[in-house]
Amino acid sequence: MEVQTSQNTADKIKAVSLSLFARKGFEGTSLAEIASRVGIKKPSLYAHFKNKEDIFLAVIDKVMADYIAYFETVANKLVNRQAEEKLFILLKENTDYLRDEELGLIWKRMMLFPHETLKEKLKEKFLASEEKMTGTILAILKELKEDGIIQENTEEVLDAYYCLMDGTFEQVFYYPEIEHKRRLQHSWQVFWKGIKR
Amino acid sequence: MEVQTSQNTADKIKAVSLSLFARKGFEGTSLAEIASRVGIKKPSLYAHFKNKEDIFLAVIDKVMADYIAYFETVANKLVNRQAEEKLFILLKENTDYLRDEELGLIWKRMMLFPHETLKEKLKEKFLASEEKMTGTILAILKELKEDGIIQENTEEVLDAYYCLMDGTFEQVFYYPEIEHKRRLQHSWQVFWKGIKR
DNA sequence: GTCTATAAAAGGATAGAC
DNA sequence: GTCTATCCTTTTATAGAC
Repeated sequence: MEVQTSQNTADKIKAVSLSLFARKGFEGTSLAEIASRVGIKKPSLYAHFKNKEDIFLAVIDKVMADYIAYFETVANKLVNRQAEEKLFILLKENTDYLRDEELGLIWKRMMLFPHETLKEKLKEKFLASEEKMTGTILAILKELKEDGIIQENTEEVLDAYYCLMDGTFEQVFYYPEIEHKRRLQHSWQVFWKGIKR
Repeated sequence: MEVQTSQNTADKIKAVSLSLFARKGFEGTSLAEIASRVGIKKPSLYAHFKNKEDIFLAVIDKVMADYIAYFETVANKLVNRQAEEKLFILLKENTDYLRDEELGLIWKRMMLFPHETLKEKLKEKFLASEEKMTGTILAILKELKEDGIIQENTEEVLDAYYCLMDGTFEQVFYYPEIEHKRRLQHSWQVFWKGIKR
């Protein structure tokens, strides 16, 4: 296994494209600008990718894979923690990860305004990661219920938790980090009081 | 004051453009398609608007004005209601209004992915409507506190309420109406339990 | 105000030399 | 793999007749 000391051209194209697609969207990004930032000429892009859509898909694949890999590391952080902590860490780590501006932006764009021709492909990938998340949350809730810490209505708690997650996710983009942290803390406190026995 | 029996051309352009900008974004929408849907030729657009950006700004102005007008009618619905109800109605009406697909979509696009050159202008308009909202919410919270119904920490409650609002707003776009209604109900219940004394 | 005609630029994509 | 040169299409925008 070779150690990669510097990015090859294809990786550079993906990195540059991620940044541009995130900030300007698919239509708003031109191949000319991608090539220029990579430091090559436009036609050279076609030596690495079939066309513009192909570049976009490669970027998305990487984003998804990275996110799922990240989620695994978070899941590992949860072992040996109190159930209450687990629930909070899951929430916090998720927003921290997506706060990385470009990553969060392209993730958001994908989910909210999927490119028409890629809608199906995106939805499929997205659902897979959502299932994992729900499984992890449900396991924590079960633990909390068995210990008699929270109320019995799992569906209510799950719905409220996802709403909390979506709300904090959305707010990552509006507010500076310090303000967002306060909002997250407050929202979490109210949520926790709301689900306790 | 004349009664407008049918839309004039400028209004038709705005209506058609709203729909297209909402679904395809600024770059994804062409003047050719706007003109075609209005039923005129492309160059005729320039008799009504200076350029593409000008059309976009006119659309946004209308969206903002409509939203603020709607908010006024909601505020009127609140009088003579219990404070708890007021808080819930505000939440529910807001998502109901934004559920209108195109309206919600363009609203979302504006806030999350403002067109680079228009960022400042959009933020300004948006902040005005947000201030009104916060004023209304704070008045309700004051009422609830004076009656000893909710806890004293206003900032915590306000932050959690906005998170709830942002979460339900986001979910309007993911889930069908019936499922969204259930999620809203559950999230509200947990929130309410969380802020009560 | 609407049209035809046309400009001027930018976009994605290919051919072929090196 | 990268380049120059080029193609084709689409896009925004203007000129000028009616």
